Amino acid sequence: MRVSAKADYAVRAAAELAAAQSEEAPVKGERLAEAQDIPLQFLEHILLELKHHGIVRARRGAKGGYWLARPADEVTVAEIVRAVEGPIAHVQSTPPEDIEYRGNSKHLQEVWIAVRASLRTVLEQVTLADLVSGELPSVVGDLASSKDAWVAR
Amino acid sequence: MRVSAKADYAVRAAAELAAAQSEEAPVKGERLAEAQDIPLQFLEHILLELKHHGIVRARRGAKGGYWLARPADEVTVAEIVRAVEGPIAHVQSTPPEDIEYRGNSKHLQEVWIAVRASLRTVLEQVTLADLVSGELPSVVGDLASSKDAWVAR
DNA sequence: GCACTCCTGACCAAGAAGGTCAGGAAAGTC
DNA sequence: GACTTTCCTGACCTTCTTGGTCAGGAGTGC
Repeated sequence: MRVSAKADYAVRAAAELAAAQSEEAPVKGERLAEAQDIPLQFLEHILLELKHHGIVRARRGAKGGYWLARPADEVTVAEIVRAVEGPIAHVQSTPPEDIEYRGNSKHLQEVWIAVRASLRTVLEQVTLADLVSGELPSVVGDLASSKDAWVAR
Repeated sequence: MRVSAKADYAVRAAAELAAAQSEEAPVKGERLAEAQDIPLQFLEHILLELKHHGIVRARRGAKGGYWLARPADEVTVAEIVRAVEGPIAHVQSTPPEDIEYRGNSKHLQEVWIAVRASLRTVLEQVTLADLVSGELPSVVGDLASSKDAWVAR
């Protein structure tokens, strides 16, 4: 139940790309790496994965760089996380709807399904445009603005 | 963002203990392992961790076994997951409230906080008693009963 | 032709995941 | 007191993941 460095890096780099979208020119990997303090070579691998998933595009050579394949308000955080981490909320590497529980844990499946659903309501709501502007969807903003949400447990 | 075998096993074993709570006698590890089809020796390690976290108790020898340290309706799934997996929704192994984001990813922190909060609303609501009876709290039941929640993505 | 930048695969160290094995230490029974 | 039962503990093991680095190849623009 943790978020990997890779996913964190990927979203941060994508946020930079979203903010640069108005510039109408590709952004170099190096600039992304510096802006977000991410190891360059590792970041390039991540950007490649995002490219393979059709989230970013790239051009090589002088004046080359990366840019978002779609407008920033059409790319969700969920997409990016899935691109680099794979499916969200799998249990023992299999999707919760495929697991068969027996005996007294029969209803555990519904719990894991609910877990996945709740993750989706957050991750699929927030777009890169929301992230950059800071105007998060109300569902997400409400969750994050509760005092209780900020305390460790 | 996945659930480990260990966490899944731990909750399932705890559910069996919850169901056996009325019996007023300890349950052998072997019986738990068989009921939920979990490798016995691995399960014993897990039960030991649960014991160290004060969730179960145990007695050795003939007539020995495991039982819940508290009533089943006072033990949440969140507690069990934390006992075996550690803190929920950490990013790069640090709690989201401690991370400093810069540039265009400044608001990513709120997103991860919201992710954690949404996980908590599910995992901290469901008790072992709910799990065994199948009567999940309405918030959780609603999430799990949506058709959409059951499709892969 | 040359500089620039992405693209790709190989590699690597450390740690986690998912177990197994062997023995020790209580608790109950005869 | 011996014996069985069951938990307790640490050591070990294999495979995969995480979080990178390195070296070179391949487009692109001037």
